[in-house]
Amino acid sequence: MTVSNVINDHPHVRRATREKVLEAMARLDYRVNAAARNLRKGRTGTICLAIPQVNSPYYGRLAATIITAAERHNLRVSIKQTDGSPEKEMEALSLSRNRLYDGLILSVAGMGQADAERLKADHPVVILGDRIFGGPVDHVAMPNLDASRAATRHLINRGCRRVVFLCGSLEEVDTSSLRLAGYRLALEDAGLPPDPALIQQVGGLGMRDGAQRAREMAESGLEFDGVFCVTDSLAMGVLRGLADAGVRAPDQVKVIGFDNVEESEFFIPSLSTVDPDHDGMAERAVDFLTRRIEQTEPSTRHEEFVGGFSVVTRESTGG
Amino acid sequence: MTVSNVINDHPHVRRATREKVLEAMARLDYRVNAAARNLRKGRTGTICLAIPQVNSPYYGRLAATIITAAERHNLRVSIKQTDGSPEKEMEALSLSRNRLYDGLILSVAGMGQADAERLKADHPVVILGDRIFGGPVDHVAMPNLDASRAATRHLINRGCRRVVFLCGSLEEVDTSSLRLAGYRLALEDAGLPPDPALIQQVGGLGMRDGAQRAREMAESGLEFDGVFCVTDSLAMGVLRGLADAGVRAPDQVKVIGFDNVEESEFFIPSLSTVDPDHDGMAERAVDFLTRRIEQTEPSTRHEEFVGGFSVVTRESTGG
DNA sequence: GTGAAAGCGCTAACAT
DNA sequence: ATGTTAGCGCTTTCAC
Repeated sequence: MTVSNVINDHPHVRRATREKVLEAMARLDYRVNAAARNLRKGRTGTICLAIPQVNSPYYGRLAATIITAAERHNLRVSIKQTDGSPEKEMEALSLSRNRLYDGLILSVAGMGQADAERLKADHPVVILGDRIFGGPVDHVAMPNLDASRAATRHLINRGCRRVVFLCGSLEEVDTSSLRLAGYRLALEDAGLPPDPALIQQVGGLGMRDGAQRAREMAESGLEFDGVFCVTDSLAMGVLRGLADAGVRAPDQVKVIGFDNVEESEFFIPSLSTVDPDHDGMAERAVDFLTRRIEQTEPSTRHEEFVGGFSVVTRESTGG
Repeated sequence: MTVSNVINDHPHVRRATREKVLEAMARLDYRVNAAARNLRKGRTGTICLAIPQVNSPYYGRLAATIITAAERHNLRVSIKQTDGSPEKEMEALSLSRNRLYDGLILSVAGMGQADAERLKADHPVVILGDRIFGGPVDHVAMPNLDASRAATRHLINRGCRRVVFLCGSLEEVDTSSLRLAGYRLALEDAGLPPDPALIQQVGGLGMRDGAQRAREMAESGLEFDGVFCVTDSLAMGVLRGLADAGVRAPDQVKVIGFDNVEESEFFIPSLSTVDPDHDGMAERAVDFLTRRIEQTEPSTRHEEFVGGFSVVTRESTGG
């Protein structure tokens, strides 16, 4: 029908005809059926973002940035919460392959390097995060090593000699283990001896975990004058836990986090932290994905992008 | 084809046939095409959640709860960020009417009571929030009046006599104005005189706004010994601003917020607040929506649900 | 500049 | 228990 031409703003429609059509559409309260259009076009105009949870300062920010970036490419975003479970991550993958989505941005937390092959498919996928490197897909990663090294150095430069590394579970390759490597390098750079007692693992990466562990460390008599936490949530929890235990930050113990979450600026004391280039990474991820969506020939070249970062100095490390 | 019966687990398929089909599917790496299924079924299995932003403690939590609740109904959730602009809210509405979504949960921040009629359509919509009452759709609202009254009373019971009400812009009907009414009632209940100087409006509802206004109030010489903030973000900002100005909370000024955001428990001092029944409200919203989606006859009866709440006492009002 | 025909991949309804 | 037919509403192609 000519109707279709009108709807899609095709040029070769006479003015009078166009207006007649528009009038009829208005009169009948006509709406294009998106499902039919999707079927015909083989595109849905929607991508899926799979993240462990929306409701965390870090992933919330990630989601917001990605939605905004996707909008610029005229893509909508459907969010799937995976809780960091490999099953749900695979589920997101399979929904996307079912052409429910034009592509998938998967922030891996559950799947490991071993699952890399399962990502292989002729369907656009971008991996976000620190668990699958060199996989058969494009990948956007944090500057883990360099940033952790810089954060630890920051504490050392401020006089810390016994720096705790507070992290989640350490697998072969993941956020915590990559950051641990940076921490170790910084100690080495400064000629400080590593001490296994200073490497503290907790079950989760939330404020509650940080608060509890900080209290335990203070009460156990562990000697430490600095804490590098792998997330800001953990770090804010630590500040809270230290306060509970009567330890003053930054006088007695200096604390630095990672993520530069909005809250960190307003916490008391305000939190020094690593500020990764969230926006740049999110944009790059959407960019990689749209490029894959648009490309017709499958290619075996896969992109890897590591974001930039800066260290933000605030009260928790002495201003 | 029998294939369809296999895929959809229809009962009348012989075991051998089913397995032959499954084998062939595996061999060909067959995937059902979701777009075609959507077209045929007239359902997409996806609902849209339109909120101002995902990246805020409050809306993030709302989004998380709704996604989880929707999952239980086998619905996926696509998120649209509206920035609180009426245009984008209308856009979400129209995408949903285009049958891109089975229904819409719209957290209104931009549209006002005047736009209520535009919601009228034969398509499932649930309104969340404090701006459109008695509209032609189901509605889930906060217990604004009662909860604000209780929060203000809490401060008064703890000895406050000059309680600031800190809010965003006051329109005819919105979160701030509804909560203001509760605040006024509590003052009246206690026989305290209202003072216009104690009603403080700020541009946004974030931590930055709260911090800045708190510093201004402290420096201006305004006399006050309590602050009721319409959001926790605002309240945490106030705590920060008071600290900057050298005012001790809760000794000199007590502060209470609204939302019981995760961070409030760990802030220093931890924040007393109103805990609305977020989960209950989110579930009810999804519930209303699925009921509309399933119903065949259009009905003119529209549901209204007001959530429950409790007051959480923490350090910022003296423990 | 307009319209007719075909088909995207699926499933509901109806044979067999 | 399996196969056949038809059609969801759109857009692409091609004829006029």
